[in-house]
Amino acid sequence: MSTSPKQALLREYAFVAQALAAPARLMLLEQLAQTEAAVEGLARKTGLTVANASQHLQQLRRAGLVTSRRAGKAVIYRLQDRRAVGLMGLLSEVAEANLAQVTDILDGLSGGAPAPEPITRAALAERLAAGAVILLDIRPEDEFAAGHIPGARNITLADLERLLPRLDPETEIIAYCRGPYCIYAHQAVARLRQHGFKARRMQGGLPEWREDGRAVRIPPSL
Amino acid sequence: MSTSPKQALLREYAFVAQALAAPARLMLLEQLAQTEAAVEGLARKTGLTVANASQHLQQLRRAGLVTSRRAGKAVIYRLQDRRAVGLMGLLSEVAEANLAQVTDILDGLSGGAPAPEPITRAALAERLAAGAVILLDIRPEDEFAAGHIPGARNITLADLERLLPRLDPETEIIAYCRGPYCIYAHQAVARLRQHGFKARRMQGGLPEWREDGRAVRIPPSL
DNA sequence: TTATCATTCAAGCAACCACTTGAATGATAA
DNA sequence: TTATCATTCAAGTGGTTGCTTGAATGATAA
Repeated sequence: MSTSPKQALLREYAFVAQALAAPARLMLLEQLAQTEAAVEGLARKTGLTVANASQHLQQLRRAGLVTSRRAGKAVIYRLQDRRAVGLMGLLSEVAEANLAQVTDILDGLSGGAPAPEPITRAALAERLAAGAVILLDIRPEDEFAAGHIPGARNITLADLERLLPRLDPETEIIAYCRGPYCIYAHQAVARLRQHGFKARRMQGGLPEWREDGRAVRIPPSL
Repeated sequence: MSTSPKQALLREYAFVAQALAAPARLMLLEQLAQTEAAVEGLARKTGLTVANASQHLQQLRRAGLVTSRRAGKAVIYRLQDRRAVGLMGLLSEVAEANLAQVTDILDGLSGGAPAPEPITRAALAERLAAGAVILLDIRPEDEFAAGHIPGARNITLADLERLLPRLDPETEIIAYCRGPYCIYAHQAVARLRQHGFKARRMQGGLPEWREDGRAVRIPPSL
């Protein structure tokens, strides 16, 4: 070979980073961190064309972050490496800690009022065991159905207003969604607090909870 | 703004990943993980032209991974975010676990014979406390002088042969270098084992040791 | 001031990337 | 077999990236 082993290694490592270096692929990874899925479904969720999604997914596969298998006519993709969740989380942490743009956007989501610190997953687990908390899963129904934190109630942002009258204003409400790239929980918390509820986000999302080794409820499909 | 907050966030996260997506920048980060340094020194170590290194460093700075300050005529760059070390490590782990090319290259470094599993840093710390191990730092002298594991002996690959007669063949030898992208320790272990010594690598390198919160010796400069 | 040195900037070029479009493949069902 | 459906491939386009070269900046020392 004409290049040194060191250069060859660095090229490979950079190749993995390259796979993470496009918004479209981060979105796909976020979806795949919820549950495995076929190309068409991923394309619909992410707003990409099918051909484009397919190409991005192949790039993720070449980087070793994702695998695929055939199921009839469909090809099902899923995360290949659990570390992908860690990588995605670190990316967002670095960005939030060091890029002013990011803190601006996140502040904007809270609608003026400062958002409270998110609760750690460990602390949430304790509170859940004590029954001292309302847990809301702010994701689309199908993702909730594919797995959620036991005891969570599924509600989309659009339907949140309708739920308000039935929530106890004295009990703390915790919201979570897909993970560090998902803004639903931020928005839900902002709205809940506008209405006087005690609401906070959970740190991370379902993939991080699962990665902790905590229980995930998968309801029987009918 | 014409784009949704979600898209804007993803663009920023992808921007951080983009910063990691070039071999040249990974090399610069590896160097900066050893110790802060000026542009010219970094350019020399990495083999980049000064202008090129400067541009890459600015890109790392825009991504929040690195900061700089002026010191006289020179501009000193250093890691801004400790999580950068974690990101670099995860990248290499994912690559090693999932890319056949990478395992091929690493196997090649061991020169035929299979390399033993590296020792964890925790285990090494115990062994060091017990004095039951020889620790070799396989980095250039200046990097050793900027900080190293207490008790380590500095030896470059080129000088390793000369050291062999003075090493005890019964005591286990542990080698480390810059971190997951550095191949010196791999090569040193391969040579030592060819000569019949009991040698293994330490997992990670000095930056990871430091990140663990373990003691780093910085000898007084003369 | 002027000269020197380290770094950064600006322009230019080849290589690469994301996305689109339309055709090709591969599996299933009629 | 043929028709259908999900996915992948192939080619083309505009925009971006990495590197080079040579000039410009900014700090120091004579």
